[in-house]
Amino acid sequence: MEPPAQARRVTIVDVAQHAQVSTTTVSKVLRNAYGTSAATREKVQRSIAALGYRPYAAARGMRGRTYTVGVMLPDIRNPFFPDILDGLTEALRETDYQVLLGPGGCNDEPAEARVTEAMIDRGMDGMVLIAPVSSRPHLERVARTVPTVVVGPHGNSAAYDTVSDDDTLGAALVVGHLVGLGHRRIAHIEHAESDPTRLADMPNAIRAEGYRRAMREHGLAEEIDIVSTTYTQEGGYLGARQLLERARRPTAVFAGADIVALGVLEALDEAGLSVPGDISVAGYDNTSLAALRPISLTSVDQAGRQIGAEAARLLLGRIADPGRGAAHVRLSPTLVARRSTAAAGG
Amino acid sequence: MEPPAQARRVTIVDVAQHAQVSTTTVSKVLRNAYGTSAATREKVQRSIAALGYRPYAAARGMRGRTYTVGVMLPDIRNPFFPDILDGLTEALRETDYQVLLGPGGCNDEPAEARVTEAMIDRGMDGMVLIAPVSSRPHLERVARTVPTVVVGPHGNSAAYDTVSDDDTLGAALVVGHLVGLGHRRIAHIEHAESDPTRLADMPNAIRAEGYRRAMREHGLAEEIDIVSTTYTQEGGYLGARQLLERARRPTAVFAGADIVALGVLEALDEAGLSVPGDISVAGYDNTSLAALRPISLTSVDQAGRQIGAEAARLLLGRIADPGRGAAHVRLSPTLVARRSTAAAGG
DNA sequence: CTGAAAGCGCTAACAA
DNA sequence: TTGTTAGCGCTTTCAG
Repeated sequence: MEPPAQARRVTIVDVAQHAQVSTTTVSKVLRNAYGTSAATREKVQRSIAALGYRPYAAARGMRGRTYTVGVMLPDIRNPFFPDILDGLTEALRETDYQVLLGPGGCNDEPAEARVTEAMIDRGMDGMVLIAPVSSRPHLERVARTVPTVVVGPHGNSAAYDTVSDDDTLGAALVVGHLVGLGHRRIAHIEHAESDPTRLADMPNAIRAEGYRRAMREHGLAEEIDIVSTTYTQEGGYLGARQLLERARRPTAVFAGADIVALGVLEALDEAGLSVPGDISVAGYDNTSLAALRPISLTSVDQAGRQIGAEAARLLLGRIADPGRGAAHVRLSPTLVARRSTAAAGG
Repeated sequence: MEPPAQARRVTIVDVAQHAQVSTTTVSKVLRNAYGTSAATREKVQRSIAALGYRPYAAARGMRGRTYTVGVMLPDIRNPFFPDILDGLTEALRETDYQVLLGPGGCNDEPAEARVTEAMIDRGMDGMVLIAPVSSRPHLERVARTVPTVVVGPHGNSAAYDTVSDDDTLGAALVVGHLVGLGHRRIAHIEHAESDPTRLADMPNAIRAEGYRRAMREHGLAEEIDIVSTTYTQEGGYLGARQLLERARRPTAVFAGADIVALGVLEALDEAGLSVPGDISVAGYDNTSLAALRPISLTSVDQAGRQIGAEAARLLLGRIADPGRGAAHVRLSPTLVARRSTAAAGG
């Protein structure tokens, strides 16, 4: 009457015995490898089902693949990431690959490095790095070790594929929208990047540059007004406070991210200003937040699912042929106008 | 001038050679195992650093541990989970364990099973299942295979530890708060559970029962009014629409989750009703959403970080001693009153 | 088309 | 305290 202890795991050997074949054959069936007859294949599959066998990924990883792809996501709170993940997991659902997520810190480079290292140590067959803040050399080192796709505009590296959204266009969409509503004093809140080596690569810098360019193209070079804080709710709050102290207040604020826009809304509310009556506010990312009734934020939609699906496609290709040239896919965002923006001076 | 190909991974053998010791010794140093002199230990550590050696988790997993704990989270969009994760990762930061997340579907039992299986296959040393919807037998099967902690009120199983919040108390806090504000017609929106086998275990059922009990205790048994939808924004929206059609409209709505409350707010807004002027609304979970100015939702705080930290503590204990008795920790929630609730009839 | 055997990197008896 | 050795479960040459 002992408790049945930790039941020993069913192994490939058990399956081989049960099916009266060699372990090699079982292995081949598992991997749909070339060189097994239909009859054998079926026999083995029956044994697998009968015994409830499941391949042990760690053991597979010692020789071949782990059938696992690691996804590093820097900030689990950012509501833009789930969409990417959905696209990713859906695209991988029909494959043998399993997605595991690594929680990177928020804008925390050491934390990111820990996660990528941990994933390499755990034999990931491929990795997707979502909006990493790590330096380019680090990314390339990772990519040289394991097939890698970076989501976000991280330059035309030959070591990894990238999927990104055209943030220059996105910024132009916002500015165009606001100009169309009659706004001229349109301010922008950006995320300040301290590390100059990667400055030009980051979405925030690109959005800010897109804002500048669009303002110039609309003949509003004089009105360019950028506040540098951070892509957080607090950053938005503090940025808005700065803007409200201006002698000439902006009539519209383009926040570099939805979460920033929320902070802006908070500051405006506190100052007794109404949106969009007194000031129009636009965000970026079209997160689920933006769609909420009481917020109803005009934003830029990055088509996260599509980004994720594209990343999955690229990664599978790269796993199949690690040596192939790098692909850099750029998707176009769309503007989603909501109630937080309205005609100027209204 | 060949490209340096995939540089071979540095192994324990390389370290042993470099340090002029056996692989056993290196292995011992890695695991801080008993039986190495300080001098040897230091020598080995220098070699490890010099060669940039990192243990290969898959290989470790074949014999001992992978130093990986798997966290299954059912719905990455639920803003309550990041807090739990924070508590969890922080508690594990100083250990050798790495956290990897498995994306379960939303209320999708097969998806959950896939993730737990995948984690077992990948040799996780322990697992934390956050608010699983899987059946009790499945959970016990998992727990029998690998040390497991379940976050959520999933009964007093002897096979796994649980950390949960006292939802009965939480519901009572909300009802008490509303009654204190003079409300009597207090309705509740719950998540309908179809599977009867786990009905009593789920938080939604407990919250609903807590609501019922609290109403009775306040002498409001007659006013008990429960709408069954789902714990989603849409569920809240639809639930509120039903409530608005009542002959005697409730003056307060207790939504079983913040996300549900958002749907309620949307429906009320659409109906031209003001909050809290016409109707008070309370949620549950005190997610970051609730704190947002334009929402400012009264809610119940579950102390997610604390839950996560507790789960980590229990899991480490269970990994160290898988046979030890199951612990069931219950934490007390607190009420966070915000602007979405106010005196009745005001 | 199938199987025997070597070995991936590491840990855990057991000896020395 | 240290080293030798035998695997963990699987994939992969290489013969049959």
